[in-house]
Amino acid sequence: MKKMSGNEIRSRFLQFMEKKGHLVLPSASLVPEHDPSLLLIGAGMAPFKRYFTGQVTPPRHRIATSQKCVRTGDLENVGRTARHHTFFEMLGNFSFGDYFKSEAIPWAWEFLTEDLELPKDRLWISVYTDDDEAYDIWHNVVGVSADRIVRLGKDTNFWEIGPGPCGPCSEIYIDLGPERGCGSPTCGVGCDCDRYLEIWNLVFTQFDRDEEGNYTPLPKKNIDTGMGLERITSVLQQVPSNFETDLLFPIIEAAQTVAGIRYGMSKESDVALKVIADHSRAFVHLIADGVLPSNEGRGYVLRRLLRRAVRYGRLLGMKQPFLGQIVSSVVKTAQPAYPELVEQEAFIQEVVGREEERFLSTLDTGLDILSGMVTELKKKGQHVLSGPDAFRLYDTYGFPLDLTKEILSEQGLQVDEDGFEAQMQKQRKRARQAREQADGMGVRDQEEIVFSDLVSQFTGYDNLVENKACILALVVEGVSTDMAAAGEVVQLVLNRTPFYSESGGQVGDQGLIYTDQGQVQVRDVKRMSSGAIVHIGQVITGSVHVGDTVTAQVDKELRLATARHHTATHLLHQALRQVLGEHVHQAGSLVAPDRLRFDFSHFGPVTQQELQQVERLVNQRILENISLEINVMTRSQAEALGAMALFEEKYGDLVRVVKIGSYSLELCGGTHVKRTGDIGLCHIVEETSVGAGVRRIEAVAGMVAWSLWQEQDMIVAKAAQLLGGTKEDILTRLESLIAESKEKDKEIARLNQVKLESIALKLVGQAEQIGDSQLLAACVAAQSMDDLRQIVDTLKIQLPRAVIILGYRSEDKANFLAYVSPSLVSYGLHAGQIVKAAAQVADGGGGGRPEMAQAGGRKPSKLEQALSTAAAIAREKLQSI
RNA sequence: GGGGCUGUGGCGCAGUGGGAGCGCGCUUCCUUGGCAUGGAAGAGGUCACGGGUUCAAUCCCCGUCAGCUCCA
Repeated sequence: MKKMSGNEIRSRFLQFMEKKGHLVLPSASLVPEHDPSLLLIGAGMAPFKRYFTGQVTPPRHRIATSQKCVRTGDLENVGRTARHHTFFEMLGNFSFGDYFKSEAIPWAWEFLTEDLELPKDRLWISVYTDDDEAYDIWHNVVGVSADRIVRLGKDTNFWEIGPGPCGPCSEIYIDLGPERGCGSPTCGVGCDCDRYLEIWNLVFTQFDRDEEGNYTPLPKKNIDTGMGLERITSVLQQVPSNFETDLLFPIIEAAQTVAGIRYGMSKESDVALKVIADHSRAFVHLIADGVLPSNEGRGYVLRRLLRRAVRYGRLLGMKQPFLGQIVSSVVKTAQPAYPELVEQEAFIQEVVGREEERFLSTLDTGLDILSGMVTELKKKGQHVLSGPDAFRLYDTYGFPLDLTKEILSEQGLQVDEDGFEAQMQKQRKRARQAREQADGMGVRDQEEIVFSDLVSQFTGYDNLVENKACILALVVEGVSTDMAAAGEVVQLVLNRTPFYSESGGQVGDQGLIYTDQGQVQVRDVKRMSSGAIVHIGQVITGSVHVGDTVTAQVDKELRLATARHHTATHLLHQALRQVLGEHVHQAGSLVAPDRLRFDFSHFGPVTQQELQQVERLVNQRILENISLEINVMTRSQAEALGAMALFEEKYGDLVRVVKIGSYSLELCGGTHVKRTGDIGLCHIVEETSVGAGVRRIEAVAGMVAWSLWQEQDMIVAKAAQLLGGTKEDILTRLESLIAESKEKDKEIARLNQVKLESIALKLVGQAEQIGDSQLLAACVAAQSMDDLRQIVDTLKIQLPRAVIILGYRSEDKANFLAYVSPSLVSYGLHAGQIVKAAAQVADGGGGGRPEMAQAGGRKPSKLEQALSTAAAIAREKLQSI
C-alpha cells in the first residue's frame, strides 16, 4: 500500500481517468446552478443530472471530477463516528451513454491495485443479486476469486430514487482486519461493523423505471461512480478515521492549539474538535461559493453549521471568537485543490467573524434563559422542558433546538419535542393565514378561473396606446358580467394591451381604457398564470361592454417615471456589486413611479461612504448617457453572454436581456428608458436591514429625486434664514446655539437653586417645635416637584429631627411633598401616610417611602386646608412620642 | 406579509409606579524620576418616539420607528 497525501490521491485519480479518455472538470459550485429543486450539491453526480437525463449534451461523454459535497442529513452523527461528514469530496468517473460495465469495473480495479497499490487479498466485491454481467466481469475478466464476490440485495446494491433512470451497483470493500470487526461468526461484507469498509460504489444506470414499477432497459446506459476522498485517504494513510487524514487533521491541530487542549485527551473534547474541523470545511466552502448566513434555505444551512462549530468551541472553553484561525487552516489545507480560497479568505473571514459575533451574543442570552428554565425544572423535580419553553428559545432568541437538546441531555433532561413541533405548526398556520388575508386584496382565485382560458398580448414595450383592442371579459365584484357601469370597480381583460402587468418587482401601469360610451380609469394591472392580463380599475363615465373595441392608453408620465426607476435599479445593482463585492445578489425589488426599493444579500450595514460611492457610480453612468440594448434570445445565448439570471424558473426558453453598455447585463422583462441620461438623477434615500444577511436600499430617480432635492434645499434655506446666516453656517450656528442653550439651562438651574435655598432658609423660622422635634407645613412658590425636593434637601440639614410637608400650586393641581427624618421614622411616622391624608383633602392620592413621599390633588383651592390637615396628623403623632 | 423579544450616559448592562444607577471608557488633580498601577474629584441622559391610564410613568396600556429572531 502506498502512503500518499489526500491531495496526491485526488490528482492521481483525475490523472488516471484523464488517461482513460475522461474530460477532467473542476468541482462545480456547491450551489446547484440549474436545479432549483436541490438545496446544495450532495453527490458527485448531482451537477451532471441533466447530462444523465439527456436534457443537455455533455461536453464529452466521459467526465471525471473531484466534487465538493455538503450533506446535513445526519448532523448529529458528525464527530461521533469515523466517517460522517457535512462536507466531503467525491471522486467520480461518469459515462453518459458511452462505456459501461466492462470498462468501469476493470478501471476501478486497476486504479486501486496499481496506482494506489492496495493489497488485492484485502479487497472484496459486492454485486447485485441478479447482476451476472457484473459478476462475470469481476470473476472472469478481472480475476477476483469467487469467494471474494458477494451478491447483495436491493437495499444496498440497487440505486433508484422514485421513477426514472436506475440500476444495479457494485461496491468495492477493503478488509481492515479482524481487530476492527465485531467478532461475529457471520461478520462479512455488508456487516454494520467497521471491519469491511466500502470504498467505491459503481452505479450502472441501465433501466428506466415507470410509475407502475416496470423496468425497461435504457437505450443509452450510464456509469456513475463515487469514491469518498476522505475515506480512501484514511485507508492509504492507515489511520482509524477520516479525521486523522491530512485532509482534516491540520484543522483539528489548529483547533486544539486555539483551545489549548490535545486531541485524544477525552472522548468529548475529541468529538468537539472533529465537529469544528468538519463544519469549518463546510462553511468555508459554502461562503466561497457565495452563500451568506441567513434564516432560510442555503443560508440557514450555513448558519446552522457555523453556529454549531461555535457551540462546540464553547464546550472546549472558547468564549471568544476563534473561528478565524480555523478558517485560515481550512484555507491552507484545501489550497492545493482550491487555490481560489486564498483570494477569498479575507471575505470569508469577514463573514465568519460577523456571524460568530452575532451568534455569541445570541447564545449568551439564550444560555441565560435556558439555565433559568433548567433551575426552574429542577426545583419542580421535572425532567422534561416544555414545548412552548423550547420554542420560545428557538423562536425569539434564535437558539437552535438541537443545542437545547444537547445541553439538556448533558444534565439528564429532555425536551418535549412534540410540544415544540405543535408550537411550530401554530406559527406556520399563523403565517399562512396572514398570507391569505393579504392576498385577498388582489385578484382572487375565483378570477383566476374566470380568466383561465383567456390570453392577452402585451404590446406595450414601445407603444403606449392601443387603438383597436377588444374587451374579452369583465368581472365586477368577483362575478363575470357583460357590462360595467359608471362607479363600478371592474376587472377587465383585453386581447391586446399596452399595459404592463405587475412583474419582476415593477408595478402595473395606470391609465385609461375608453370608447365613445365609457371610460375606465386603470389603477393596477396583473397577469394571470394563464396569460390573461387583467386591468383593475373603475368605470368613471358611461359604461363598457364585452366585445367593445376600445382605446387603451397608458399614462405616459407614470410609465416613464417607472422606467427611470427600473433602469436605475439595474445601475444600482451593478454599482453595489462593484463597491461591496460580487456576493451582492438581488433578493427582492420594487419598481414604482415614485421610488425604487432594492433588497440584496450583504452581511452587514452599508457605511455612509459606501452609499455615497454607490450613488456616485450610478450618477456617473447616468451622465455617460449610455444607450440600452434590449434583445430577446434563447436562454443559452444569454448565459453565453454572462447575463445575471434572476428567478430563472419564471422565464420560458426565450429571455429578454437588458444590456447597459458594457456595464450591466440582466435578464429582465420590465420597461426601461432608452438611454441612461433619461433617468436624470438618482438619489439613495435610505439603507436599512430586512433581516440577517439582507439589506434594503430605497432610492428615487428623475423628477422625484429633483423635487426631493428641491424640498430639502428649501428646508436648508429656511433653516439658514432662521439662524440668520448662510447655508454653510448652519452647522456651526447650530452647534454654538445648542452650547449656548445648555449654558443658559445651567445658569437657570443655578439661579433657581439660589432662590430655593433662600426660600428654605426663610421657612426654617416657621417650624413649630413639638418636644425635641420640629413640624413644618408650608405652601411655597415652587415650579416643580424637583423644586420641593431641593427645598427639603436644604431644610433637612437645618431641621435634623422634623416632619416637613410642602405644597405648591400648579395650574389646575395641588402638589405635595412630605419628609420625615430617619430618627422619627423609627417611631412609626410615615411620610406616605401623611402626604396621602393631605392629598385626599384636595381630591387626589399619593404615596411613597416612609422618609419621602409625594402626592397630588385635583383641587388647588384646597391646598391650604390639605396642608393643615396633614400638619394636624403629624402634630398628633409627634406629641405622642 | 405575520408572530415573539429588546430599545436606559461613548460602550456593555442593572433597575423600579413616588429623588436615574453600576462596570468600562473619558476629563482634571494627587501618588511616581517616567510608565503601569493606585487614590480623589468631575463631565456626560428628552430612560427610542407619540398618545393614554394615574395625584404621579423610565416602569402599566396602545400606536410608531429601529435592532434581534422565528414562520411564510
